[in-house]
Amino acid sequence: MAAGTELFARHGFEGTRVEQIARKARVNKAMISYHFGGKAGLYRAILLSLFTETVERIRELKDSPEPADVLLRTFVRNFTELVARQPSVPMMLVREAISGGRHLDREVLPCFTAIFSVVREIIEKGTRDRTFRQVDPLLTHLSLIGSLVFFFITAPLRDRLISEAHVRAEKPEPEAYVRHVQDLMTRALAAEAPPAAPVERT
Amino acid sequence: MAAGTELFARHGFEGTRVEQIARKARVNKAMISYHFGGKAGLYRAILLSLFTETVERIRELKDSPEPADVLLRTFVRNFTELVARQPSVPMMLVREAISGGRHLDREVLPCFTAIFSVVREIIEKGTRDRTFRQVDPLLTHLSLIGSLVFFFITAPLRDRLISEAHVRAEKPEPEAYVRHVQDLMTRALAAEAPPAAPVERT
DNA sequence: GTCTATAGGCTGATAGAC
DNA sequence: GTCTATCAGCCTATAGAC
Repeated sequence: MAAGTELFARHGFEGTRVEQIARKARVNKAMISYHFGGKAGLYRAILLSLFTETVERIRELKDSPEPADVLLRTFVRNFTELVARQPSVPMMLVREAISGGRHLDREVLPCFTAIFSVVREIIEKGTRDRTFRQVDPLLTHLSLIGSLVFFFITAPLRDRLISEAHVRAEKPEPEAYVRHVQDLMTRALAAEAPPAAPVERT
Repeated sequence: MAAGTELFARHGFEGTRVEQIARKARVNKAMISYHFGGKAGLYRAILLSLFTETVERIRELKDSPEPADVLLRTFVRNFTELVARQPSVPMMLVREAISGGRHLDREVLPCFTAIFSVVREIIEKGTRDRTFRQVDPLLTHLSLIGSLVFFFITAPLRDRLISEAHVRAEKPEPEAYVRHVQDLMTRALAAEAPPAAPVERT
């Protein structure tokens, strides 16, 4: 599964050969059919395992009593650490998103809404107690996750552009990006004026 | 080429059949080999055409005398309008990025750096004249483009999630997203204090 | 459970007529 | 330039021995 994860993420479902996976995992080609019911079966198993695990970790934030701005910073850090350890997650996520989720069934689909749900609750908590200004939770979710995901899915290309000297820059570290996005979102969502003079909305 | 663009974007290079493209374009399968030198040739031609055209439009901003914050807002609008009209651009861009630019040669690669170059100049202009706070141009570029691109590449999946009622929300309009990201970035990059008390850096 | 050998299907490319 | 017919290669899945 580890071998398949990496190859599927990198080359996509159709771009990956079963024999390639078998070789990398040092198992026999036929074993994949035997244990997972074929290439598609392995792919589904990987998707399910990857996404449910990710969502589990993200969900830990759900019942935290921390204020919204702290929660948001923690979310950025946790999400980043998660995908930094498993870059295949954002890659497969994006591949599935582009193709409209062709390989996503009733088991995996909820994972996507689950992540949105976590972000939405943080945003709504923040707007409720005036820590954040009024923003659309879905649009904010998209721009936040988009920023984070894009950093990791473009890593392979960035490496190539930098090493081939097309762009003169240093490989940015995930740690630096965490702080960047944390600051970005904190400032972007900060309530307009200090909460001293809130606009009452009975 | 239009047919190929759509199919390659949606299903990837390996996931697309030459016959599929031919049928969609209502031409003969053999014609693709004849005119483009095969499937890979068509793919390259599409990539080149798509990205050079996009970069051309983006570059128009390069020599504008507008202040940085206005430029940034204009960039967000122009970029969004561009990809809203051609959703295949971000999809293929992301596909290539994930796979490390396997199909990108010396002709197309500069397009990627060109876009960064435009954003970087806007950011640097802003930090220079204290319109923006001090931020890393590359990280800012990644979070900005990431936000914009993610919105469009996830459109197919979002449509499915919403129509299958997994998530109760309305399909967000590109226009609304433009304003959202404009506000986000404007606030996120705004100089800390009003430029009255700048930190001199002789 | 594991492996080898093979079948069966599909795909991209092209030879050659028009 | 366009089309039809066909080929050669590759890939997944599986039958069957161990």
